Amino acid sequence: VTSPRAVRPYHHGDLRRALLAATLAELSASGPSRLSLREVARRAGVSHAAPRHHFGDKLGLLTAVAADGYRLLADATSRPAEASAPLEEVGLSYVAFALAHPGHFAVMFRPDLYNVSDPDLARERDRAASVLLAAVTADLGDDAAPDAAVAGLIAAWSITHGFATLWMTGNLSFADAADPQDLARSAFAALRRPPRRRAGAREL
Amino acid sequence: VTSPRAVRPYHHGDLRRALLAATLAELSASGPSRLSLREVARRAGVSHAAPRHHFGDKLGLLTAVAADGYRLLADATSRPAEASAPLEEVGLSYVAFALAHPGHFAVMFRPDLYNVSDPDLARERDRAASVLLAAVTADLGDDAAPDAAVAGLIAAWSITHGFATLWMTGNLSFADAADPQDLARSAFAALRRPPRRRAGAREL
DNA sequence: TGTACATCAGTGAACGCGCGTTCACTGATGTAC
DNA sequence: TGTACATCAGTGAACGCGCGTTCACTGATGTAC
Repeated sequence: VTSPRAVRPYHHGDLRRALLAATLAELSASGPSRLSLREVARRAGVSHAAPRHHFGDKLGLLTAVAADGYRLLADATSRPAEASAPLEEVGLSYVAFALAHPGHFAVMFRPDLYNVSDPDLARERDRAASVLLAAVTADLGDDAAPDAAVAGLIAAWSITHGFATLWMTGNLSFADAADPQDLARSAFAALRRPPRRRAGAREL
Repeated sequence: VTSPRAVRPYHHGDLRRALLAATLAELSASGPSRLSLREVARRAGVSHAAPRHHFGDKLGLLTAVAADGYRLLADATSRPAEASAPLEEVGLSYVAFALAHPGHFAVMFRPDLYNVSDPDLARERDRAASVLLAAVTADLGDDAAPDAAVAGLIAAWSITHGFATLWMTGNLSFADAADPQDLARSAFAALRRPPRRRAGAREL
């Protein structure tokens, strides 16, 4: 009351952004299972009823997180894609995104946690998908069949997503790698070889 | 009291197994976030305090689930591996395991949910890992460097695990495939090609 | 075959807790005049 | 420049709920003799 600097102002000013930041901090610390609106509000230093004004409810908050995540992912992957870098580089940028934004990553691929038909979210998700598809198509060459493009997209997405997931859950600690990007690079390279024929092995 | 068949017997007989089954049903229905001991007990038709005798607490229950899962995974992947089938077949058996046991799969790769140093669990997990490593080593040939084996293992594990995860979270529905195994097969095949050189693209 | 007794397996009431959501409210801001 | 008023943003108390865990208990089983 006496010193205006000492009291917290009634209006936060940028609470929506602050709540999102608190949510992401919570998510990367404890994962989506343990996330609670009250803890988020506590972290942001506001009343536990405050998030309601900005996100409606818990689903709304996580929908905003997911939409934000897809926006960041599309941005991150389109950088190498637009520079016509090899497909591997696009994959590495995907891995880099996951490592840099574990909170987003933990929510984005759990559609049960948010409103999948949110327009903003759907737009960014489709944008991210089309960046990846374009990179795969470019890798295959323009004469590739659509079936091959789908198979290639799924293959590229699987290895990239799988690596990111396994690394982040601590399942690759046996490799004892200092830099996950280096490890991903060597793993991506390892798969670009034709299968070895073995005596007695039946072919697919 | 009058009719012995009409009353539930005080002793269940095989409650440990029944609780595990109820847990897996719950897990594949709602995922690990929503799992509650009380709901598991309800599903098994026993008092909510009954699980205590068999698993101690919630962590104990999920540790048993994870150990069971690694046992099943090691069994499933060692079948094609021991028959000297191509690496792809080992990957497909991994995918088949995930699809057949979504409850186990949802827990196994979330080490925060269970006791990672449980001896039984550690044994089965290591067994599953060594099956996969042996399959990769066989695929590479005996003259391969250890580094290459690690890279190959991570690559194979990533694409396999990534595919299973993406499929099960509904992220591959765009491919509109009736059989995930067929889709996985085509994706695995797609990655066994050398990268295409493109004009203006810098190499890795 | 019977009996005593230890052990095991499951019960049901009770505990304290944190949660999401609702609600009437109040402080602050912006706009019309 | 001032004033009235609508709107916005955040508060804090309260609600009902399901949860994990504890506890003294009881029914059932198995074993020793």
